[in-house]
Amino acid sequence: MAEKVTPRSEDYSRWYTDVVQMAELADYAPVKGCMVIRPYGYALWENVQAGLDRRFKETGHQNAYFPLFIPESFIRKEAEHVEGFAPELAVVTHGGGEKLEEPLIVRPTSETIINTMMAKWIRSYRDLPLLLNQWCNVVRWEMRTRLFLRTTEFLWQEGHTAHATAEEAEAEARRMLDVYTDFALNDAAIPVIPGRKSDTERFAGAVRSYTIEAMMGDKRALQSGTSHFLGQNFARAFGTQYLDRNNELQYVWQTSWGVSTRMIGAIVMVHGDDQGLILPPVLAPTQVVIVPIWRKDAEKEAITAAIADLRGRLTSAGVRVRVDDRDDVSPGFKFNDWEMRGVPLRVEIGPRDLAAAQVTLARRDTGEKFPMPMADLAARVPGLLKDIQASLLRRATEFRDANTHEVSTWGELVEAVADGFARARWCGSAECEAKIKEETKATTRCIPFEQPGGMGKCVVCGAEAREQAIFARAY
RNA sequence: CGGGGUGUAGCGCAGUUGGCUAGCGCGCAGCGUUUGGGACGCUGAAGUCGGAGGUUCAAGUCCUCUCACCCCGACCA
Repeated sequence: MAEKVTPRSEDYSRWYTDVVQMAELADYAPVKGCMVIRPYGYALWENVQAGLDRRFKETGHQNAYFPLFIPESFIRKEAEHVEGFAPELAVVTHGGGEKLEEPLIVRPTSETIINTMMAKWIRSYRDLPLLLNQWCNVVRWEMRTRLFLRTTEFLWQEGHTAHATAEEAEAEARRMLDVYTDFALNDAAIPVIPGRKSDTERFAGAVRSYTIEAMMGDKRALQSGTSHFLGQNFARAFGTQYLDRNNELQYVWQTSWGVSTRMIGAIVMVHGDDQGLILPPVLAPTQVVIVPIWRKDAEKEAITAAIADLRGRLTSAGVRVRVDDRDDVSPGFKFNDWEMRGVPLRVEIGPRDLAAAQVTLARRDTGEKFPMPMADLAARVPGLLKDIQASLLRRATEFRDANTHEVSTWGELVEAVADGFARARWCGSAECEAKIKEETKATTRCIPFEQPGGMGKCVVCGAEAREQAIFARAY
């Protein structure tokens, strides 16, 4: 813990893995591509879960749990789905010492098994809409992995819903993307760009995919959440049908949507600096850390008493406080330690503070240090945390905007995606998209909902183009 | 799968033309002194040198094979 991270300017990806490990968010597991989420990282994930789960409940969803194992044949039922996932499946062939009659897939996502159950549960239009979510792990055998951003096994939530009409399902897919956008902005302080995925970037089995795209500290894009309108693709493959008001058999219309532990990677890369993590107060496991400073035993006693009082008052004010009472490390060590862990606000109390009936505060986001009367602390900390939350979002938004360029020529596009996001008119053809990817390594991140309107020319082929898309190099 | 790199104490590393009890820093344990930006002293514990085979009087060091992991690309939440 007593080391420094690689500076971002020197090697961004090394900085990232340094921070994740030194802040004790995660560690490499003995199995290739897998990670151990450590208590501090898991506490952060729990706060992400809480923020999302509350929103899911508010929008009428219920949690359930479906099995880890999926019969191999289920995956084959939806043509595009199997094609998309086959290369990255983990397959169980033996159980209890015997070869299995049918191999089991370790779920890469649960559309197939959930549809199997929905087909059983849904009989009537009165059973709709069915709004389910599950928190679970999934496995995708990726070639190259990175802590949180892409691991063989990862944690996520996957929402799965069934509706009577296409319009309703479409609205649900959009609504859940709005939920993700709201979470990203207000909880994670990440200014995401919500939009539609291009056809080539669409989820395997979906009619339309929506995404929130975020800009990381190295100006690359990270897909941070997706929501899919599945149409009737899975319903037809699995026979998920209901009787409508006219006693006619209909296939349901469906959605699925997910956010994963990748969100933690986004938080690290959007806010962190060369000192380590900077956590948005809403999600920070510890919002305020109190560091006592003393020389003599008499001072220690008085300071300990003052801290007990402050801790109680801050806790009552709804603040997540932690007192660092370790006596085997110096205050300076603790300052660096908690900065590495991204705690938004530090409270120092030493003999000088005590004499002046004040504490010394240090903001993690700005590095600013200032005194505050002890009596005011509990009343003012919640406001300070709000301010830090807002300033993180503002800073990230300014960074994103400063590195996003609206371009209209090929030359401008190439230049823009080399070091940021490009916003350009695109005719919608896969050929133009492929050309951009081949020649610049940038991919179509999304077609933002927010559009300038009117018509323009495709940045690649010059054909009439109604919409703009975001192009960028992505994780 | 292609390219690059690394395997020696928990972590980071050194180890000469092969040479006898394999070192250093950090961390860890004990004791003492310390504490306002990563404290210090003393003492101590900790290693089948990734694995297998070979060459040799002698292998961490040379040879062959092998395994694992990390980083960079193509694929992906």
